[in-house]
Amino acid sequence: MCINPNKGEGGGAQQGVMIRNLDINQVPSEELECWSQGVSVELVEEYDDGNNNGSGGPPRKKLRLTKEQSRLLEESFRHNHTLNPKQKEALSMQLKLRPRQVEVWFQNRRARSKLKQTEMECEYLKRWYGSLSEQNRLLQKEVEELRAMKVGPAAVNSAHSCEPQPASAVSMCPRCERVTTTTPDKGPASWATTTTIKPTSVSSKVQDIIHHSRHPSAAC
DNA sequence: CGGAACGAAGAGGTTACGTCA
DNA sequence: AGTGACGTAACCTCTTCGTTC
Repeated sequence: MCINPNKGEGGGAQQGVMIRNLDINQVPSEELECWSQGVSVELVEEYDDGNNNGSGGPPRKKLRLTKEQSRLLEESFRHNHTLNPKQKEALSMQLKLRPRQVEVWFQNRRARSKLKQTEMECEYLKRWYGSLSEQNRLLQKEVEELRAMKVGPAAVNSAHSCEPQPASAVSMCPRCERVTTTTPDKGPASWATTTTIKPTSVSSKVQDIIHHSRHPSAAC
């Protein structure tokens, strides 16, 4: 009986029990050809490799990649996050795994990578939020102080330079993270050098989020 | 022993591409 | 040549469930 290991195995793990009675860690060479043609074989009897559950029942069905297999897969992943069919076939031969298993491993690995990246971005955004909150708090404080002083036309001190500047003239480039000052009569000034937070390992996606959160109508 | 975490694998959806009428 | 329907492969996301700690 041969079962297509690719799509349509069907029924999830419940129905897959019969299929996964195999220890897919070990692929006898004579079966490789069968698997590569999209078929499997009845191997239940052959896979009592000491990995039993000790209850006298069927052997463990869950594949556990060996350290060497994992190492090679990781190494391959470092070079390329996706495999072309030739690479997949070669790797599966080298690892004595089915191409489908190599494919699934890469899929899961990509998903884990993405998850990790997303978590990093989440952390970054949290810190960003904290930083902005603190800046906001300081600015509110300055506004309160200036209001208390009643100094006439609105002017704020830069949080970084302490030099009074017209309140409406302070802005920040979301891309390069630099503060710019403009005056109504002189037009836009060149980007100043005051830097607050400089993203290092965040994706452009996150930077875009930050960008648009600060400049909803920005087109730069 | 129960539960959380991890990871292999299945299911279903999306997209890109080739083929054919 | 352009186009829509169809099949297929590759990939992604979500989920399940065996295993380990």
